[in-house]
Amino acid sequence: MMDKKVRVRFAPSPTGGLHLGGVRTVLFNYLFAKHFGGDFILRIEDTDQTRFVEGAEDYIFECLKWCGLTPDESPLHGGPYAPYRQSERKEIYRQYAEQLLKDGHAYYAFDTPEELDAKRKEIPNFQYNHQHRLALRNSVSLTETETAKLLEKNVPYVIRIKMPDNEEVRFTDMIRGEVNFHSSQTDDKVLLKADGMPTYHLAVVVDDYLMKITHAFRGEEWLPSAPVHILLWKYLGWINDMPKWAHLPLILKPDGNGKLSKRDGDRLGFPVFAMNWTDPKTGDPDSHREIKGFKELGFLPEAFLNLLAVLGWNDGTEQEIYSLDEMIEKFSIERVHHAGAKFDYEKAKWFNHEWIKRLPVTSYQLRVKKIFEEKGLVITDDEKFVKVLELVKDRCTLLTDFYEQSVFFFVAPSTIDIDSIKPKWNENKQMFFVELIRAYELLQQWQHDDLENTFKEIAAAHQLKSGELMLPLRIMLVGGKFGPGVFDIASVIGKDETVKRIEYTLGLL
RNA sequence: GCCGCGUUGGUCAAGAGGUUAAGACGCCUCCCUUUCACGGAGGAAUCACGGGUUCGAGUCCCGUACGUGGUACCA
Repeated sequence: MMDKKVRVRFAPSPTGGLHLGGVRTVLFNYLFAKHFGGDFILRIEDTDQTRFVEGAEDYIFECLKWCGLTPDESPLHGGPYAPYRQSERKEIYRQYAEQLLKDGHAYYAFDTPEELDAKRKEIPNFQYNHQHRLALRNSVSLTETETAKLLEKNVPYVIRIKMPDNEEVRFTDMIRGEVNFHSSQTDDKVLLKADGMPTYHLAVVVDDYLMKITHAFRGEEWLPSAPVHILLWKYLGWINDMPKWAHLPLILKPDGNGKLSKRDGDRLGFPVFAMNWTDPKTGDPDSHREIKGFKELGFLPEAFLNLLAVLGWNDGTEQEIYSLDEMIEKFSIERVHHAGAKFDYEKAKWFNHEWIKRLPVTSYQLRVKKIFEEKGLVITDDEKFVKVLELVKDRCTLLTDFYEQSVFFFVAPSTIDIDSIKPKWNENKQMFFVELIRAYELLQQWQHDDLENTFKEIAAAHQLKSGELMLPLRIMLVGGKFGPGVFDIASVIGKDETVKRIEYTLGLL
């Protein structure tokens, strides 16, 4: 059991759309926190002013809202540890950087980016570390007075961590167990940049401490820099408050090599973002195009979360379909897989199909209605609409599929697959349909069974098997060989429309 | 290159020394349905490789290969 209240955070930088991996990181954080009755904090890591993208932060909130993963604290929702935007906490970080400086765990470095680039070119495998530190321009290699002079002259500087040259850094990862790094393998990371902003390394430690984060879950790409963070926790004197770590496996491209990226979506024809995203940056002609999201493509948030959850996690049973509440109940970080998982869009669609089938149509009725409206079909009769949705839901994988699966309930088919009727058409069948129309017009009741019985009686009278007449009827009503039961369709569209459609096709034959 | 992490069918994966190595997606066959789906029944397909340890290894150890991440005043 936990002695402190569980507090986790998701800390995106507002640089673009929220992709699958990001949402899954949110999900796992959220599930863990809620499982233990804890809090989920959203912090915006906007310390890189060169990468700031207009609208990205709002977009992140929109995505979380759609998913139903509401933060307990965030720049939007407020909270006791505000501000939650790192750019607004700038002064806080400096104070801790100075503490590190004072304690000898950090130093000033005056090298310009250009100088460092040159070094990297000149020296193979160059690292700003104990090996090269003394040959560079910093407060370790320079005398105190030289350093003071540079500082006084306002020469731009960064503050770097002074990595020990021979120390074993080990920690326990909740997913991977014991992990070891040698301190000499990591360079002296910049903590505070020349513009006074902290880098991720400093900011994440300071904020996690100040915000009383108990568990830090993040993508596996952070594993190599974990030793820097751990050392920082130690140097700042907070080691006993350090959160427990877990590094989540990556989501990989379906077809091969590497981390899933937004370009893979276009290339392979599936979404990688939660919702549509358009990069507002101009200049790059490629970046202005809208990138499709799961939401707009017709995914249900329930399905989206579900498919993400089981990409790298399972509860050890055969269960695959989980509601958010079930996930919260059953989630455990220890059962998260160690290896990266290739994303499979076919399986993703299967999840959506399952959720469409098991959720009441009324829960997504409004969204489907909007999709119809976008295609120019306005729904006025909600009762009929729900009936239709119920009839066709089994054959819809995406919400957008509802349109073509059910337009014919609302407007007569624009084309009739007449070629599928013609070859087996004859006088007798013609007579049958003429009589069917007459009989249907006289019908008092317009229910499925009445329609079917009448149909069969007349077929028998004409010595025709009803089976060979059902396909023509279907084509007359929907235009082709698809859709739910013919009498279901007829009963929903009503007598006038049914008769009209039969007559229309008869005229074509 | 160096460092880290990983490796069970095409994909997601169960498995914690002894199993006929689950299940799901996808694929194939059949049944249901005189449409298309849904549903049902079957099928093909797997422990990366090499060494150990052990009576016995997918499971433990070592090595190799492969994959992946990091190696920025980006996160």
